[in-house]
Amino acid sequence: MDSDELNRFIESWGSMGILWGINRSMARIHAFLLISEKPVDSEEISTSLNISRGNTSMCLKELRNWGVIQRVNISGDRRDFYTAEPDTWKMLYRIALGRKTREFDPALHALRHLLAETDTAESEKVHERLTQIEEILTTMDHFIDRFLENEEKSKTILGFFKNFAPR
Amino acid sequence: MDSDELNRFIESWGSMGILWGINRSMARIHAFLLISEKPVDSEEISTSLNISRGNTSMCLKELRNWGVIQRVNISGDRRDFYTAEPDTWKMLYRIALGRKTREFDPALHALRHLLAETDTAESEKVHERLTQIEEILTTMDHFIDRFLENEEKSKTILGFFKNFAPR
DNA sequence: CACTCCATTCAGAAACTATTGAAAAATAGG
DNA sequence: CCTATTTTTCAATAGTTTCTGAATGGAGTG
Repeated sequence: MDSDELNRFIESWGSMGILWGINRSMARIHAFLLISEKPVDSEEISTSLNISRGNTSMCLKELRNWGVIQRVNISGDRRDFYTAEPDTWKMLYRIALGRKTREFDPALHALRHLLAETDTAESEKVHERLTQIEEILTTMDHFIDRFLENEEKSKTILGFFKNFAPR
Repeated sequence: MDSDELNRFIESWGSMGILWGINRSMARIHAFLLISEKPVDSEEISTSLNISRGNTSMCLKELRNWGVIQRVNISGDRRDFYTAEPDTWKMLYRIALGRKTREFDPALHALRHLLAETDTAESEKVHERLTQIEEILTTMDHFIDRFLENEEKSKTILGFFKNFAPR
């Protein structure tokens, strides 16, 4: 494995973190764990990625909260070791669930409240526009819910997605 | 239309902006245009939302670049007026396209490079994990591409999404 | 219980992003 | 081509997030 490629992967995973709402250091650490064969300890992470011990510890804690990494014990060793969640699906829906709860849901709620209060007659155009957005967001909402329901369902959805892959 | 509800909508649309990678002011202005019956000028936006003229101007420019708002002329009036893109779908895929290009694509590229360089024998476990992620991201990539292709296709996909709505 | 080793916390520093407001540029009318 | 009005730019500032490293805590060991 070429170390340039490894670094490129770590860094671009770091940038993609924004998409999931995870900061750069967290995402880099996550990438590092993804490409580590064996569980690694915080010292190794810290020196390999040039992130201070303190920050490393905080990021690891956060990543554990997200459920995308696991802490493992190696008998005869006092240190804590970490490894990436082996179930990629589980990892992805934990990330998706977090974003949905924090950002998507409140906006959809506010939009519904607003629609409930809005008089159609008062402004036909605005009402229609908002209704359209509400419809789209609601549909996405159900879609994401299904995705999050459980592993089996998600696998179905992956198959589903695949209908759109180029023949 | 209740003004509390309007504000709640504006503010929560502002928070949801992070999801699209649009900053708070931009998203608030966008929300304001969404709920405005007639085109509004920058003065009105600025005073209604308490955003300086300068910042308002920059946000409007950005929003135009994103293609989610339009500038309109009102004859006999020197000022520029703005209105939200009336086609909600167009609006959504412009936003999605931006994020995909900026964050998703580079990460997928790096992952593929890495996989190409990785020897399966060297680390079975890592290789499998990365392959799994690559597969998922690729599928998502195609899915998003289809979504972005054109309006017709998107409408089909909306119907598709709906299969997952509760009966 | 004293020592060692590692993990965690947290206040301040650094880096980054968003916002302002004054100045400059553009536009239209006379 | 001058004036009035609106838009845009940009340097300075405010605000926010992330990161560091020293201090603190805690767990195992002799």
